[in-house]
Amino acid sequence: MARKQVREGAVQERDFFQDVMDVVRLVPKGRVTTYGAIARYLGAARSARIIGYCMNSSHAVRPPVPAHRVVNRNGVLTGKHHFPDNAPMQKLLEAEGVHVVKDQVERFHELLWDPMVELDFQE
DNA sequence: TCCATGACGAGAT
DNA sequence: GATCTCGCCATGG
Repeated sequence: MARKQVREGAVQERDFFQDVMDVVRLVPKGRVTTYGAIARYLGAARSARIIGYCMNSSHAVRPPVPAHRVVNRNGVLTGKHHFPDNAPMQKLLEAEGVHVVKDQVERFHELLWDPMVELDFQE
């Protein structure tokens, strides 16, 4: 993140990328969250795309980011294609007890971990 | 510096 | 209710 073009209404501190990584790491094992939920939590409600785009670079981030716990609003593993063959997104999820059928998380609504709710957003 | 792109979401048709 | 279109804005070329 060479440039920090922080704008009003968006991120107010740190890099957007860092914030995204931070929130994703907070997702408990066995739970999943959505790009939109993260976006809203960061104050960029309509910037869900950026969350996904940032995830593109998450592979080189340390500590590792549990990107497999992030799916789209339908509970679909849209980013599975970005995972290495030795650690498929679905495999990682099922290893945590999350059942995936046809690239879709079962019981999605129950497993959904919304930072706005779980972290008791109060700002 | 400007342009195109993208692991999305919500409203419109 | 299924599909299409547009908006959003950080990254990379």
